[in-house]
Amino acid sequence: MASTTSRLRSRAKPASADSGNDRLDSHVLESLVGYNTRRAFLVIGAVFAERMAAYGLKPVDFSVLSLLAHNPGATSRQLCAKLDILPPNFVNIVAAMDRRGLIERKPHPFDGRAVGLHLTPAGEALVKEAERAVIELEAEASSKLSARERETLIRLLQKIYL
Amino acid sequence: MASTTSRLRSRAKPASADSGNDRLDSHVLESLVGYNTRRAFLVIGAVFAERMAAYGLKPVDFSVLSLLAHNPGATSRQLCAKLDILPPNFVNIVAAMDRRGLIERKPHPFDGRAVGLHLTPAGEALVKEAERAVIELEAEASSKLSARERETLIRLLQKIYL
DNA sequence: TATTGTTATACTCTATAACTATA
DNA sequence: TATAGTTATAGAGTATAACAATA
Repeated sequence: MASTTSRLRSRAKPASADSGNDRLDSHVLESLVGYNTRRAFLVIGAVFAERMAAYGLKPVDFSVLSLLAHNPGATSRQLCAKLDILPPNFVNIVAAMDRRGLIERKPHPFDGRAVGLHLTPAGEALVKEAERAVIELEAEASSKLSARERETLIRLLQKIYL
Repeated sequence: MASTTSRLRSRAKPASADSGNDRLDSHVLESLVGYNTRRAFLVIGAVFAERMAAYGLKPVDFSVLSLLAHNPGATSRQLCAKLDILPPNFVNIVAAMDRRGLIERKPHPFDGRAVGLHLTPAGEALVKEAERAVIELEAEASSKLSARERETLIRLLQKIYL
């Protein structure tokens, strides 16, 4: 999701034979939860990428850090299950945050195969800032919704995936 | 999104030192529109992939076909703008559906650079079936929502991206 | 000079198979 | 025999630069 942001809403001059850029009838698509959910996610994802680049965090990085902040010692297996990430794809994510000094791996208390993941002090500090930034960015991205509408939206989305 | 489906809800026997697979505290993530939107999309996307494989249609293919059904002669440029697809990435999508005999390219009435995209009779037939299938699959994927809740959900999502 | 469609390309994301060490 | 973590790798998805034909 590199520069998705720059592609949104390009209101240029009505050049040539483009008989109405977005004057296409899309009533079927717009009646679908899947289509609308994806479109909304793309917008929020673009705002996220734009704002969180300052912290060097992609959505998955933020999710892992936030989860570790509230579940110290969680294992890769647990985080993968929670976030629907395949273990092989999780290895580099953890390794990168380890190299950045945000997390560290400690032996699991009673399972020699597993590794407990913990935030370092630097990780703790970053996740505090990051959570504030995300909450702020979310408020802006959903600024057309009232507080009550936003709660309703989240509740309805959770009825689909929970 | 190949076999995302198979990874959902794997209720196996509680094996070893996994002290609670999904017993992780994720209250911060679950309070975010971005996180919930993505999770809901993943579920619906998995159902879509599972059901629409029979028609050989991915979400983007269906979107293009549905758009062409209601906007015959639309150009690649218009479809790219509507669906937020980059033109280079659209070339193969159109070419594949052309090879399948679902669409055909006709010269644009008054712009020699552009190409009008049209459904073939086979494309028309497929999109009719596909739209029925998607509407059915959507109803099941959002079966925990009442008709009114589903409308509300779509309305709120559109307030974010429209 | 700008736009449509295109090629080539690269980077990210997601997926499977198979290995190791532990259980 | 099964699980946690890992390696290697392949396939989508998504991005940019640059070109030809047309406006």
